[in-house]
Amino acid sequence: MGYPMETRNRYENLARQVSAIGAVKRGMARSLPADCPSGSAVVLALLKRHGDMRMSRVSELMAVDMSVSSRHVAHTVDRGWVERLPDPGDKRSRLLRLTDGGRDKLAELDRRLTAMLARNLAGWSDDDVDLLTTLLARLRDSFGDCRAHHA
Amino acid sequence: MGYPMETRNRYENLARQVSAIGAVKRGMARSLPADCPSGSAVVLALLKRHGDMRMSRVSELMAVDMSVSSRHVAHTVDRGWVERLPDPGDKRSRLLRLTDGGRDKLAELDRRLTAMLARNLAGWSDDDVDLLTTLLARLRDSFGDCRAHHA
DNA sequence: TATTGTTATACTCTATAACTATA
DNA sequence: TATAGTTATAGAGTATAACAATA
Repeated sequence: MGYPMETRNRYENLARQVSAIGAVKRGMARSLPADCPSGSAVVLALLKRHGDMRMSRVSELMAVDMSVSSRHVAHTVDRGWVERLPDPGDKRSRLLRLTDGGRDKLAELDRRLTAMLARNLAGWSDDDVDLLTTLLARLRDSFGDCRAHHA
Repeated sequence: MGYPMETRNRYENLARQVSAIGAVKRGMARSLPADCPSGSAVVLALLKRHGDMRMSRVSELMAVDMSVSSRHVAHTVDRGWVERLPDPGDKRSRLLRLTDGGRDKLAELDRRLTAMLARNLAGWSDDDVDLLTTLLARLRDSFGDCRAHHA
């Protein structure tokens, strides 16, 4: 290809680290209670952060197909953490809202997550944590919605 | 808990970005050819980078259970990308080695990956890519082998 | 006709447990 | 007995396609 070796190595290194971050994700997932898989945890966090929303927005924010978000949301509804309200503007859709039970569950997740990260990030400065967070957000942004490239 | 809100928010933000990086990983996986799932691609890259190794080392480097790495390696062996050589020091084990076909396949993966990242990282400076790579490596290191905490 | 959402199906990745062979 | 590796099984996450209801 027309790319210099230096560039190829740089990209390869980044790809390797992104790929390997799965181990960290699995570590975080282990801090979750047995009745709350990570997909459900993400749904709860999104509703707390962004407020009520429709299914299509959940799938957009999670960057997954709506068939996937639909399953995750169904799990949270089954456990009483989320309720489906009528969408005044569109009868095909419903508004998803965090329940009080959902807020309680989310508080529990937060406690567990904080304790786990405090253990593992002991050697990190606040600035470094923030820097990594910023760069990850930017990376995700640069990739946009990768699913779009396919459709 | 005893953690100030500022810390909890900092950790929560990091966790959200780490969790969301799955979308980037899936985007990278889409650049792979149909006969090479990402697990196989990682195996090939590890053997190229570190040279011949045993199964236990693959599982260690991938930070997964050996039952998992065993399946990934089996896939690459089935396709002729990796061969199993006798381990002179231990008859229970075998040495895994990249074949010429494996190197060819890896070169193809590299071309696809480089092209994909060049498209998506157009706005990034080399230094920022390197910085993110370094921080990700450090994060993974800080978590150590998360599976160890469980056993 | 097009869009919102759900469900059925299939594939990938992972972990646990049971098992074989060797140390 | 303990360790290296494989395989069976099960669970979570995801995508595609077919479908229902509404716009």
